[in-house]
Amino acid sequence: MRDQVKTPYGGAVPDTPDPISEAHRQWSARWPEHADRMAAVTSVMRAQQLLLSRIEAVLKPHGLTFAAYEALRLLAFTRTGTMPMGKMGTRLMVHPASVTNVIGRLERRGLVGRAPSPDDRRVVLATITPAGRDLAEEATAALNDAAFGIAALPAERAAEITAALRAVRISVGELSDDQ
Amino acid sequence: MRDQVKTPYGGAVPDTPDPISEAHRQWSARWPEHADRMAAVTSVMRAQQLLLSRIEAVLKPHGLTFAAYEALRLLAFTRTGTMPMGKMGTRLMVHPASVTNVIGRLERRGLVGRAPSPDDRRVVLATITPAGRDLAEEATAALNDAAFGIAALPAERAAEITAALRAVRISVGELSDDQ
DNA sequence: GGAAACTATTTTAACTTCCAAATATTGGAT
DNA sequence: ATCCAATATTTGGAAGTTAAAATAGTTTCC
Repeated sequence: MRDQVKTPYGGAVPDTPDPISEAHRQWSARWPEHADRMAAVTSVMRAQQLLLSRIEAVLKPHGLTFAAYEALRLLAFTRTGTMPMGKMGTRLMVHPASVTNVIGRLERRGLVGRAPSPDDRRVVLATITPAGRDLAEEATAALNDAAFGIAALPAERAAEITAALRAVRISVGELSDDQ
Repeated sequence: MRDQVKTPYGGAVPDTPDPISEAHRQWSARWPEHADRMAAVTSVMRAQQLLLSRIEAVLKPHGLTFAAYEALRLLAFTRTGTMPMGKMGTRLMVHPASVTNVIGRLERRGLVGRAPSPDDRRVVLATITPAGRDLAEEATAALNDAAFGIAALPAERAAEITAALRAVRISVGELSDDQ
């Protein structure tokens, strides 16, 4: 038996040839002026689902979810291995409660430590442990080896995606036009 | 005070100019051959988060989450307004358990009915009610009015995104090259 | 110095997702 | 006829998300 990847559900296969083209066609029939945006949004949703499921499949053997990996990597990338919880939320662009949550789980596994800041006692500092660093290293290598689930996608195509989606981030106001 | 949109959390604003460019730079320093794919994946994740939060904000006044809306719309688009649970899962590309869940909630609100299939008693058929149809109609109009949260994005840019992401779906094997 | 306003984090509660296991039912092979 | 494998759905549990409220600590400004 080949090493058949256990696809998490993102791997579900639709029953029509291309559900997105099909949806676009249906939408065009009634609201032609919105069909392209609808298709773009649907494409993003589907791509995210596919990519996330592949990435989680790579991380799973290391005992990490994507959210956990991101938190760990963020800490591993800082010089001191320490960062205030709040700042982690901003960097990762997630809700503060989610940070509390992930760090809690990482802490229980001894991958991260937690301590009040000496400067401002409202602040809690998360610190990566040596074990956490090792795991982050390991997981990052795995993701690189797997080329983030899109080994078959040429780098130029990847760059096109980043460029095309920058337009979304601009239109939504996350980015200004000139970055 | 300006009418400051109450952004759901997807609206969180990062503290660096462009986190994705920055991550790309960091990655390039160590694993140059993977930086473009990493950035593409991160872009998709972030775009999804932004779009989902905008769409959910539009749907919220109608009492629907995106998942619920999709299920309702799927039923509304069929001729008979009826579909087996399993097929809904395939079409929506979500886990069967998620279908059970969403339909359960829609059922409790009287937007959908549920009945065992006369042909195969393993099968459960979900059927949209008149109230469900009305709501689907209403919500769809709202999404169109809001241009799916990307009114500011020109239709051509939207089409580029769909095209660029098709490459992902092909590379992952969801689509063959010629569709 | 103290009240009021603001900031950082956590808790709680409601949802959503997925996986894995349990339950039914069907249909094919002996 | 019956057993077994496949199929359809549900249940239970872990993880993640958000909004809103609670807690604690800092700052600002009279």
